[in-house]
Amino acid sequence: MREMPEPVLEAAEFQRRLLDWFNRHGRHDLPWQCQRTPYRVWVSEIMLQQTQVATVIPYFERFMDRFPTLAELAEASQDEVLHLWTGLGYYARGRNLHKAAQRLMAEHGGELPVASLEALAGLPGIGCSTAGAIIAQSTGQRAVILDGNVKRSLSRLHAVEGWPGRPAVERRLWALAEHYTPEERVVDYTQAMMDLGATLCRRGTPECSRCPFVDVCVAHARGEQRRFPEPKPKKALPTRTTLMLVLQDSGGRVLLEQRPASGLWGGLWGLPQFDDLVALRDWLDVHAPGAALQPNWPAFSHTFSHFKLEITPQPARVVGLDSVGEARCWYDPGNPGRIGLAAPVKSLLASLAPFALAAPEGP
DNA sequence: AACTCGGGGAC
DNA sequence: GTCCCAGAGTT
Repeated sequence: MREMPEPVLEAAEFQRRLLDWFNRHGRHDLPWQCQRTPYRVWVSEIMLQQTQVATVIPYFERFMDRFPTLAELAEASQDEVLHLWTGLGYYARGRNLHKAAQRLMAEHGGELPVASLEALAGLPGIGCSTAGAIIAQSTGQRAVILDGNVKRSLSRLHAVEGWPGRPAVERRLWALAEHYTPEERVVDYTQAMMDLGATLCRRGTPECSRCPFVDVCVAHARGEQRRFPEPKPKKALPTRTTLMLVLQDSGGRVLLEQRPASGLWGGLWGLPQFDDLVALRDWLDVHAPGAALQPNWPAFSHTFSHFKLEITPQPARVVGLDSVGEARCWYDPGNPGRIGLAAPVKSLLASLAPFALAAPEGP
């Protein structure tokens, strides 16, 4: 407990101020705040990992429309789950959600174990903070959360030095979060902490004048709100290059391959990728003999958090190739199927959909 | 403790 | 262009 910075307020006073602010200025009409079942809260919390609310909302609506219950999610194919995840990123979340749903049906009677933090956090895709959020939001039982919003607010309030990704810093923030979390009104308290960080104590331009803690905030007193939390130490992004084969048959359909189950774009469908033209030609010799290469299209780049990928689309034509082998399919860009696609692939296919027989300008 | 895993919003 | 977001899993 000596790890905990000095609290700026007693817990009861902190809660009173926060909840009073939340009553007047909090968000009360997010899609997962109605019919607050453990299942809906769970799905929302998974989608909201490292993803902003405005981005999540349409995905959440489509997901709930297609999978209204845990049982229906468990019975679906992974392809269909990933299809609804296309564009949301971090696809392991979708795979883990699906896997957890099947495990819950088989081993937990089709219910989330919301009475146990440990049982919840033992499910794939659910860590400490998400487990706490699910319990707090769906049962009202006391549970502590520490997401990006809470980290930002608490690190400013107490001027906690160091990048929150460092375990030592994260431990101090957990201790503070633990200290302030109440026994009562946990649903509102939890939502209020996230709303405070998302709407007031924002990363770029915090609105300190409207903050219920402006008078006790250490960072504000020093005029250093912007310095907290400390940014992640950065390093140069490596650049990788790849060729993406856009092999079309006489009907304009495009050959897709399903990617390995784990790793980048795991389980999604994509274009065959190659390091260089030699490897691409070798592959064509084996899998699509007689295919005719066309001039490549302009390269474009796609930036990930840890590297930049420069993609050169390499179009080719083939006729009379019906059997394409395991984990491959012919995809009609004008009539998309319900499968998961990597974002740049989806963009590339969309750009050629209306002009299946013409070379597009690029995505 | 460091690395992997996405896409988009905000600036 | 940069930064980072309702983090978790793997090494």
